[in-house]
Amino acid sequence: MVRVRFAPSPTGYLHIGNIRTALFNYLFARKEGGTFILRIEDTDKERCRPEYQEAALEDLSWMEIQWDEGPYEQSKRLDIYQKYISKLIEEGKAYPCYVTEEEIEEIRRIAHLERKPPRFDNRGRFFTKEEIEKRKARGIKPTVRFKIENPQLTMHDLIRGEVSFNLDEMVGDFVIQRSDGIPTFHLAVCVDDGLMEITHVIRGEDHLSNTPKHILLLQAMGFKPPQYGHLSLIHGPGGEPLSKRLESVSVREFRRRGYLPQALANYIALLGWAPGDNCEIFSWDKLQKAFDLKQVNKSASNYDPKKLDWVNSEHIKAMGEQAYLKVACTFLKENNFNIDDTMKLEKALLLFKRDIHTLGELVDVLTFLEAEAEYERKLEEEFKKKTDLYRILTNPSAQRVTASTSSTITLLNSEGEQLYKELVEKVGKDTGMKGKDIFLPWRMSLTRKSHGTELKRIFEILRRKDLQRRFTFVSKLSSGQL
RNA sequence: GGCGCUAUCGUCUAGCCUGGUCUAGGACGCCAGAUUCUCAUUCUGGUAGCACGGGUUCAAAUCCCGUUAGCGCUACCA
Repeated sequence: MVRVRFAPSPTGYLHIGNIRTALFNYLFARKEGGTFILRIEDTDKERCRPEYQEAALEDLSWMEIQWDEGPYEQSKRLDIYQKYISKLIEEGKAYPCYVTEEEIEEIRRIAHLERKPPRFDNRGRFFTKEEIEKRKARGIKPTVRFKIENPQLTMHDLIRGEVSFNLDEMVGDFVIQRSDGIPTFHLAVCVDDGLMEITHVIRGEDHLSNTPKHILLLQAMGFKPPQYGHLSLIHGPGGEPLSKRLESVSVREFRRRGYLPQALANYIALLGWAPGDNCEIFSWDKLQKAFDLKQVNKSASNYDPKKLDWVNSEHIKAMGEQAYLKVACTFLKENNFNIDDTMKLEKALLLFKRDIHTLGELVDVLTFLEAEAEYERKLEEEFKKKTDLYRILTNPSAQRVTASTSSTITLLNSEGEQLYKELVEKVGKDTGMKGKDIFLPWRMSLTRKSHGTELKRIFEILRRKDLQRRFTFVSKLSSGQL
């Protein structure tokens, strides 16, 4: 029975690196019919914050990564860890160490000067009773260190294959309980993985060097070590470590910018994994079926925002109309974009469905739907700032076009595409202009932008009276009548 | 510095285990063309890569060694 866990530390928001670890664990569990456990590693009181923990649960839920067990919080399991620490000491596998931080600092300093590895020399293991008493008297609070007795170790990593370590060259006896009595990450992880009967630990490569410590600890406590699989790390677009740009790659940020959870999952899965059949777009369902941990490669990969955009656009296109409408409306609402006329809004939303990469683009592209008063206010503002909009619309030929359009439209009864066609023809004849000489002023009048969707589409959404009001307003404004 | 991991188009990757079928396949991007009032979309075409150096072999992207580079760890952080 497969049991895996995702164990974030709530010291910040979940980012694409974290969520990929969560995703791979989750997909692996689903694939194997196993259990996916959520555990919060919050033993570091200084850096962990409850709001980050809350955010992590929220982000996971948004991603539809559902945990079957937990969340377990390590901060609430301190007494359990304590038992194991005591037992290790009793069995002589660990010992209270009265070496101070200053002394360790010194060891490091000297090692650095001698250009040697800054390895702890385990001196605390050999202190005499007198020495210990002396140090106790000085008020030194001990840490507890685990004795490394068997430094040679080879393990089989699920995605990296054989990896061997010689702990002698790496570290000395390491701390499993801090002087404040709180267990370290290493101890808590091993106790929990043991007790929770974790069978596969899938985590970031940054833990690879910790793994020998964990195996030794687990064995010392009488647990059978799980299988380990270390995922390569994700880097930023320029290959720099992700830690340098955490703000821009948090799950929340992607959500805020209008990415779909299934698209994010799809894209992230593609970082280090490929199905082998050249398929790139996966529904959530298909992803769960296709994913295979054995196909995950071991090299680090760079996060590419452009490809994410593409994947997201493909997911938007693939969505059913109703589902799309629902997420788009929710997204707009969350972003304080309110339009009373839902008929109009839905029509417009559907029209842009195939054009956009992210839901965030909707906010920008839908400005022409604003209520007339608001639209006019913003247009006037831009006029005062003498932007490109002002320059284009106050051009004499543009003035003629908007004036002609404004008066022509009152004579027509049609709506939508028909109105558009008639207007193109009549205004063309009236002003002697065609092509972009007409369309650019129109576009500017109707959307305040020089680029955008086909004007015909806008005519299909806006009613004649709205169009008329807009053209009349622009015509008056640009000719100084307002 | 020590130890560990990694190395195929700009980016994500397939191929590597089980050498030949790889003059290295796909995707994103980019460039060009088509469509179009513009942008986006869509379609077509193009661009570009086995890090370097040694082996092994009739034959190496594929196996071995070394070098280089990047990353990780080297905490009483996780």
